[in-house]
Amino acid sequence: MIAISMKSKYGLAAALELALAYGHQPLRAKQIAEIQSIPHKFLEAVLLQLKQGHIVSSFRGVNGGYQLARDPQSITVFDVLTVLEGPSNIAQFEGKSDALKQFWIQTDQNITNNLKTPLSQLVQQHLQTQNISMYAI
Amino acid sequence: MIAISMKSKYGLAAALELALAYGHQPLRAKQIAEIQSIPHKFLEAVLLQLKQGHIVSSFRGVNGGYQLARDPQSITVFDVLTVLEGPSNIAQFEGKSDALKQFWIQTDQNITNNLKTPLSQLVQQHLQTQNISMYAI
DNA sequence: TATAATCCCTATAATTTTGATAGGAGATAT
DNA sequence: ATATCTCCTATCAAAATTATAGGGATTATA
Repeated sequence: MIAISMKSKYGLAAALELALAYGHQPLRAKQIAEIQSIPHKFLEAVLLQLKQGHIVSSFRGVNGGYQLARDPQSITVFDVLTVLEGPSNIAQFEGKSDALKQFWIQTDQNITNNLKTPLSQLVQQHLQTQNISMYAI
Repeated sequence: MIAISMKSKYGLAAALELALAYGHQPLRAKQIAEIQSIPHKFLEAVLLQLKQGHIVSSFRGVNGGYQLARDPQSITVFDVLTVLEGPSNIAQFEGKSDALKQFWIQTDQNITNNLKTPLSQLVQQHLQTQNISMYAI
């Protein structure tokens, strides 16, 4: 009914992985792909888009890889999804009824607010449920 | 990013129209199509699906048309969208991170709750902003 | 009972989106 | 040099989206 694409799910999973590694060595696409079970080449395309959207930064060469472009507190799920999918079409409604238009606008707002969750919060929840991190210390 | 199909938008518009006409003569597909600017044949398909999902009932023949299958209070936007699009895929997430899974589940719940708005509420809001109804009296 | 109006159902189709693969150019640490 | 990465483009199959078309079944009414 309201669908989320694999691209978005992969993209957010990668972003979370990079948030966990924030402040450490860059992560290689292949690493992330293996950890999160994402097709490697597909993930590369997603990461490229995230780079162009200034969500991540990258380094080429032997010790290359990807890092979050800035602090996990300052990047939200909404930011990631917007870069990957463009703006929501929910509120774009051409019709006669103002009530309907209003309803779709409110729905859109509601969803948007929910997605304004910062990556840092996902990191916290991840660490709480895992209470172990690859990147501890 | 999170998209709503034309089918859903048309379907909800039609459902609202039928909710406004609840307790009166059936509405013909062509009437609804004209009022809401929906391609007639497309709308027929949508209404057929809504009928099979027991959201509307229909009458053939010269004075035929469509009616809401039951009270507008007992039909929600969620019901309409579920019939048209099937269940949400947001919470279906195969990945390593429980935190992510949890996030998508919560997002799904949040959206679902928002969509549990009954048609009667849309009718009220419509009448408030229009303060005129075709079906007054 | 003929007729017009309406729903019912299936087929078709153009376009776009989705989800993915492939190959090689460019950069870099060692 | 070489191995290892990212970067970028091309390609592609399958599915979904957004319709259109035509005719059968049903019904009110003249």
